[in-house]
Amino acid sequence: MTQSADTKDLILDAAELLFSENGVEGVSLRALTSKAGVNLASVHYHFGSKEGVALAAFCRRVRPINEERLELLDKAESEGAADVESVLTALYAPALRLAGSPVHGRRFMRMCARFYTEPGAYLESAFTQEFAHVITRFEGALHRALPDLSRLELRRRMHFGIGVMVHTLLDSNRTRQWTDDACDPSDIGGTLDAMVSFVAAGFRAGTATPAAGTAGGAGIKADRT
Amino acid sequence: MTQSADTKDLILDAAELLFSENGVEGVSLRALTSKAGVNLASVHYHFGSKEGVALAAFCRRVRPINEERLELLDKAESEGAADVESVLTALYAPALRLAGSPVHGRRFMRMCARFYTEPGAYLESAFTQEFAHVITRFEGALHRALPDLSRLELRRRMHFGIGVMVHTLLDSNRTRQWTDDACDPSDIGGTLDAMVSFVAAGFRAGTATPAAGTAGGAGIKADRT
DNA sequence: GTCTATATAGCGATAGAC
DNA sequence: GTCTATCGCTATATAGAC
Repeated sequence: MTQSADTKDLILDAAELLFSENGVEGVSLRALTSKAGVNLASVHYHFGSKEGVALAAFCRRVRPINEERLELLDKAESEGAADVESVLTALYAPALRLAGSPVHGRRFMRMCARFYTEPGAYLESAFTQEFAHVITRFEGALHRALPDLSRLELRRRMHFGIGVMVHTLLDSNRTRQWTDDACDPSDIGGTLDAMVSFVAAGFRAGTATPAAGTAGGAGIKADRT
Repeated sequence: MTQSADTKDLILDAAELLFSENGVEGVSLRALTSKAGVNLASVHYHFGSKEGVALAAFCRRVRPINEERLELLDKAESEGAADVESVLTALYAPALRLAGSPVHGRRFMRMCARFYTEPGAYLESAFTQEFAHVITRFEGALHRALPDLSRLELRRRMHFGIGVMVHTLLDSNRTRQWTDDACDPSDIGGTLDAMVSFVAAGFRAGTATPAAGTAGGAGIKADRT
């Protein structure tokens, strides 16, 4: 006993499962602790509140992803200015790899979708807070890669590029039905390549910035699991 | 009396409001009828069940949009093969216009986001059912505009293009915060132009299909203050 | 039928023994 | 760190007056 690390993870695992299915409001702490096999009071001891659990469950997966993103971007820019494809790969690859994980990936993405639509300002500020510096960092890199774009246009296109990513990550079954199973979400490498070349072309639309050859060559070594 | 049309709309208006804020499960029929100012039993008379209300509230807004989409696409193709920009405009413009409506637009999009993450197979099949023929029709048009793309690649890119749209439509406040209010959602024309040129370039990535100049003003007319 | 009062049940959160 | 016991609160349901 006294395995506090275990207890925390047990709670977070159960939270990820239950929140993804029922939302935060749809899960009582009693259901949560019973599922996790821990005592009711341990939630407040470790996380302070139910909101604290939701936040911790969110950050547990998002933080490593964002750290990896920044590492990849640093690496891409260390050898000089990075092209659009490299920047986008640094942004997309870590998240795509997690989403491809059959158990936690889907569950986590679904939980995020829940968080996104539930009321409660604390979740909103968590999203903002966790991504603010990542956005800033990537905006700088993209600006360097696409100096012709105005600030407004750059941000607009980042918005679109994020939309592509979010929709791909959240795509559980619906879009697969629409597309007749043509898009296989488990094909991470292929999906990543397609996303990067699609969005890179969108970023370059109407600019004089030359495309970096063909999409595949732009340092896209999709790390498949 | 016997204002059945009014009663139906009163219920649907209240449903849109309450469902968007609390989800379907979070709204009791009593709360719904009380908000609408109608009798409890009228829900079952007009819609059969609570699910029926959700479905009707969804279809009420989606059907006209999809009809307008098909009309616009028909018109674009009546004068010969439509280019990518025209097809995308037909797809995006009607939805964007609704989302720009300050009252019902935001409320409806939020309700959709709720529906999307709530359990319940009936909502899932409603999404699929309402969009299936639209997707098919637009896929055909895009295939004609981009004959070089394989079926798999076309669908993948449609998926991305839909992601851009969905993310833009749902973007209530979050992305505005990320982008420091640079992207003004109420600037429908500018948003539409930017979306169309971004996604059209993505569709053309790696193909020999020539870009349609700066079609339909969809070039980079970036900054309108 | 309608309305108010009360009972019940479940919730998140806390205190204090161990 | 864990656990039992309990707090105060809010919804819902029921009962009974009118």
